[in-house]
Amino acid sequence: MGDSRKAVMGRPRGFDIDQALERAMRVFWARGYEGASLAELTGAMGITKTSMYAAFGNKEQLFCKALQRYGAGPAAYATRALEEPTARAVALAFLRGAVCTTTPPDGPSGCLTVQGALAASDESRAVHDLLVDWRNDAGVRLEERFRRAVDEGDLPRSADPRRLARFVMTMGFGIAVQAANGLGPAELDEIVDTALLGWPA
Amino acid sequence: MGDSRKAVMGRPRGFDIDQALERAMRVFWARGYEGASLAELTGAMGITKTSMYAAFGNKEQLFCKALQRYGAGPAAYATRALEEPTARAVALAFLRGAVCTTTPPDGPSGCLTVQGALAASDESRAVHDLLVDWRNDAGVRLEERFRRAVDEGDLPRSADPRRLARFVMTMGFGIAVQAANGLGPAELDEIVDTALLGWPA
DNA sequence: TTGGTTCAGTACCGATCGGTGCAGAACGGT
DNA sequence: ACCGTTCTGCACCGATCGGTACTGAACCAA
Repeated sequence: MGDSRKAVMGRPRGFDIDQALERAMRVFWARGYEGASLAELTGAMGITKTSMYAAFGNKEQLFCKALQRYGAGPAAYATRALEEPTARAVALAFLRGAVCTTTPPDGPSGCLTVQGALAASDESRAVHDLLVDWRNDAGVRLEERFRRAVDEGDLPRSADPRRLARFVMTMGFGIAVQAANGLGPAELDEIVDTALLGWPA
Repeated sequence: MGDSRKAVMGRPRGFDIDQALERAMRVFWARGYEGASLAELTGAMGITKTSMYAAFGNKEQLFCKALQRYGAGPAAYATRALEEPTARAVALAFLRGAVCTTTPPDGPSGCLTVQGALAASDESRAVHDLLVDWRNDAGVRLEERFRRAVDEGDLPRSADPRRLARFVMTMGFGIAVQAANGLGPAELDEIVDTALLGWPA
């Protein structure tokens, strides 16, 4: 009843919906939410506006789907990093992952969640808020991981997990801006090393 | 000949051009370049589109003027910080200034040069490039200051001025994103302290 | 073959985008 | 008083914005 085994009725879709979403994600990544026009999006997706609306609903929902795909794909490093054995290794993996994702050889520089809608006009406030939550969630997960590290004795009792998480997130955001500004992975990795010099023993 | 003593001929301007520019700057600050529409800009400036075009040329030149005002006003901390006696004091003043400017009690959160146009569509590439240069210039000035610090023995010979400058800039950009994300000055100051824990002796 | 259902393409919607043409108002110089 | 100059306000420009109505085309079940 209403599950996903909907019988394939009617005319079949004439394009690969996954590939279309991937391409839309890259356009949003490069242009931001407001900067990506329907014309450019559908052009890159290789479909017409009508097909896009039928498949995704509207521009906002398309962005939402693209954001989910971003989280599961290019930004998966943020989740993987949490599995590192020590807090320092988590921070290092997180930031190295950020560098890697924001400086891809074949894609747009920077981070979709930062380029997406840092500043936005009123009509796209929904997307703006969505991205604020997304970015905050990443920080909260880091904070919880660091809190566990304190419990496990991996971090000294004097360490403040929330503060450390915010610091790492700040570096991640900064890396995204620097990548958009033209810095390459080698230079950004140097910055990561510098940032972790003061990491609590 | 052709100097600034142009005789005040014709109908006098009916508004304060400085105040209008200030208000335009705040709109760009909050909305970004593309997100700020002519209607919202002129509405905040209290003038009509015609007056705006007569006084500033077009939207791009208005943004350019607003950016100059931003550099001389809210972002003047970046230049003032260079005058601090030690490299560490420079970095601290720079980042504290960034926190202060990106979390004003009466203005938009974040940094105009970051919100302005991280991602942009083709037509506003000129503004995008302008901001890239602006951000890079700030880094170069920090780098030169840190190089001087090495020469003066203020920083150890092993320190890499460019790397330190890039690290501080990265933190500054990250602070701007965190401010736009809702963090307040107290929390951001904590982050600054954390960032400087590893500063070379 | 027929009907129900879904997708694709064209042509179009009202609204808004950045930007202007034009007439008149407000000034200094003569 | 009159002129040249500059600023203002209104109406308007073509282009583009996100989004849709409508006509067929392409499929399945009966």
